[in-house]
Amino acid sequence: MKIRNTRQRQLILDAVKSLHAKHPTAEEIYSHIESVNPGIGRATVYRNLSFLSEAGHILKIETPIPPDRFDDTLAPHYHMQCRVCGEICDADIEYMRDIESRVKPTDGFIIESHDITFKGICRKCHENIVREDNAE
Amino acid sequence: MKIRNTRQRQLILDAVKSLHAKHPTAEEIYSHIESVNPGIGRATVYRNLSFLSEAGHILKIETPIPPDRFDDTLAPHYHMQCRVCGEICDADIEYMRDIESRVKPTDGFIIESHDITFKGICRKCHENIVREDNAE
DNA sequence: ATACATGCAAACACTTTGCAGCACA
DNA sequence: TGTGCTGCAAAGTGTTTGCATGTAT
Repeated sequence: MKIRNTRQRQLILDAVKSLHAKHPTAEEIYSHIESVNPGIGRATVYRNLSFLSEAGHILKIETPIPPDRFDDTLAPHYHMQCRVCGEICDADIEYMRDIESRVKPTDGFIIESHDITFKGICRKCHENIVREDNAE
Repeated sequence: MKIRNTRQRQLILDAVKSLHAKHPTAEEIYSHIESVNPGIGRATVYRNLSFLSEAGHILKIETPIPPDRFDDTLAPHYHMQCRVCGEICDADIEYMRDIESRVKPTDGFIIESHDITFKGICRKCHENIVREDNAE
């Protein structure tokens, strides 16, 4: 199993990096590439996103509201997700290295990692709701 | 909008309560009811699970690995999910009431709640992996 | 009586897979 | 020059929706 550096794989890694702030979905990555590079297949994007996250080159973020999103920031950190639009952004809070060891052993479950997701509403969606309420 | 107490709605709430320890998926709730009460529709189960969780009678747990699961424990608490079988169980750790206020304000995002998911491997799946490794 | 709820099937959103041809090492 | 990778389409999984009918109040 010799790994190859295909043009597509590189394009996908570049796209995740350049869409960094967006925490892009697979579809966003696909259409970002497709606009400049028509002909790439969606399956190739999905396959490579899995490959790259399993290889530790990018991070797959499994959020409460699908679809999954991808991040090129490898340092562990937490996210906030808007319950209206589903957009996510980084949460400005220190990473809790000790929290896993504070869980009391249960049924032989071995903890390997943890995620914290703050749920709420982003400024844009909040403004829209206020606007709609005033319109009534 | 007058809410009705249908037989199906009651069956679904009862099923969530009786499958409590399993943290059942919609499909598990459906087949639990269907085995005793053939004819119930899947859509009815999905619709009522949404309804009941929005009304605050049950809790919808959005886990990293789908499908969603449901819980009749209303007190906020955290979960552990096995990366192999996807089963979830409660994490024995105190609920952190102050954590949301420790996130520094970012872009006007309003935090309303938070979730912590511990990811790892359950005893059963861990034993299976050890067994497979020995078989090689 | 009436309008909310149901059951069915189809649609939907997201992701994975099978396969023939392609291209990187 | 072989085999890992691609693009396409189809299938798979989980959930929602449209609609005619049923039923709780």
